Amino acid sequence: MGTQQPAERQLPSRRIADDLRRAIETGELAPGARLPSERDLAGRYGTARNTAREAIRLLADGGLVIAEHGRGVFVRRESPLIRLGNDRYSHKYRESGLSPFLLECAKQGKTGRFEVLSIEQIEPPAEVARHLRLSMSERSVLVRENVFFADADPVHRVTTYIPWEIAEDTGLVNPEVGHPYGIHGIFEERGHVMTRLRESVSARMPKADEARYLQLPPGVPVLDVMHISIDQHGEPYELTRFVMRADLTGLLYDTPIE
Amino acid sequence: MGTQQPAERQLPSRRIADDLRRAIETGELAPGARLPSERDLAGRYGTARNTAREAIRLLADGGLVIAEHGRGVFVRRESPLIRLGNDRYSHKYRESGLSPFLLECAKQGKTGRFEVLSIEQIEPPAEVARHLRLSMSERSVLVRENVFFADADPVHRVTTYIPWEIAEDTGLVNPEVGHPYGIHGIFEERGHVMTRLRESVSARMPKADEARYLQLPPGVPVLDVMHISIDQHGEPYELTRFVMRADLTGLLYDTPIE
DNA sequence: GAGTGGTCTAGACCACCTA
DNA sequence: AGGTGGTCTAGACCACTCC
Repeated sequence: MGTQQPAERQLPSRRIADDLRRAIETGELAPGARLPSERDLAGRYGTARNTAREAIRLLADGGLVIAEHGRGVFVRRESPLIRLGNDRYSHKYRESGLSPFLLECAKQGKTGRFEVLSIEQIEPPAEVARHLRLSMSERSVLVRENVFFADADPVHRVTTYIPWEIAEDTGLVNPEVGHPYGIHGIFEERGHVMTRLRESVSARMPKADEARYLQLPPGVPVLDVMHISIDQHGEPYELTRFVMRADLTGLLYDTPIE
Repeated sequence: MGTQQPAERQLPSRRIADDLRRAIETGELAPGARLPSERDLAGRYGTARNTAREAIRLLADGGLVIAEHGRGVFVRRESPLIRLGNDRYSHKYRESGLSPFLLECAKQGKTGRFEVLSIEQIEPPAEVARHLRLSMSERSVLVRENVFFADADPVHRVTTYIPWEIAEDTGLVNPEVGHPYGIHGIFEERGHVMTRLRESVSARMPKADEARYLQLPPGVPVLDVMHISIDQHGEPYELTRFVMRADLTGLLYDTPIE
């Protein structure tokens, strides 16, 4: 009839995926809705089940849907992100007595909590030593490994490196940091006031152990943030690596141009 | 013999994937090396080809390897990231005559370049209007859509929204912004000097069209950055959305604590 | 043309969830 | 028990690359 030339022969798996994607984008399949089962789709489109399965995989890879074993495949709900802002370290929140993460959670109506996985004294990786400007003779750091939760969800895996010279004889070696303002209160008592922060941000797919710790569904990347605290003398005194699940958390920077 | 109890019955696909992952991590399979073919793996492990294929998919999803049609599957090489720092807007680089992106590329020994995809006058999305504090009567913006390249690779898809009131009668409506310091030089002539920036950062898997523009291999997430420029009066005057491929680029913030 | 990855078929069994 | 996703088999044809 018209000038329209179908020409574009679609792969069956792409066709099914596109149809589903359209249904999701138009709202026909609302967030949380269940998709037709793989067997159902295969029947409707006259394909093998594996082909319908491949279609769903295409959507799951993009994070659009999430499969739950024995239950079905569901359109993913968007959770509002918890945004960690550079503001979280601001001295004006000092009196709140909350550590930066708990502060951000509270601001955003979530209940924050953290679990200490381990606390060790080790020789730091070369990269950490370089950023903390540790000389060969001072290569000893306290490492605290935490998982941060927002409500029930684990959202960050957090590794903090503190030069041993600063950490020794403080509460930092104990799991319970009973200090208002969290560990930063302790740093201040030791004479290090945070006056700058330097954070480098990357994104990538999680490693196997990160996926476990963070209970990450497939198709969700992580933000990988290396945070360095700089004191009033321009000296770095603490380095923290955040691995954050990107479907629940983000970052926010509000800074002057110098 | 010993106390070792295999007990853990491994799925064949996981076993193949784990073996390959180990070979990659130990360096036995160096970056750039070719993996055994799917048919080869299937033969060695006595599985169907689809099972070997599934194993490779597990690695590709994590971004560890990259399949090339007709050639083979290769261990991904790590490219050093180009880090966009907040520093890139610093006035001290003004004389260089380079726009922020070209500046960062130059700093890192890459050749930067950009292509203009489109320039239009439109009514902005509600979110953009809100962040630019546009009243109902001023809801008109100039939108410039660009792709940034570092050497040969497209690395950022960049969408800039400028209130029409600021953009009209400037070089901004032309594809060639022949102004030193790029578009920010033009903003300064119109009386807007960047004194703060606000950037919110998320990571996610790319949408289909983003994957096309950025020629993204599967398993590579994007950084999604919303940048807002704030002038000397505290007024936002420009909003740019960066969609950055996360395997080649990252961010860097160095800011004072207030 | 030979070898590679990309896709598909038509079955099968398992693990998990709901009832 | 019946339905769901998770995995696997043993084939097949196609599209792409290299020689």
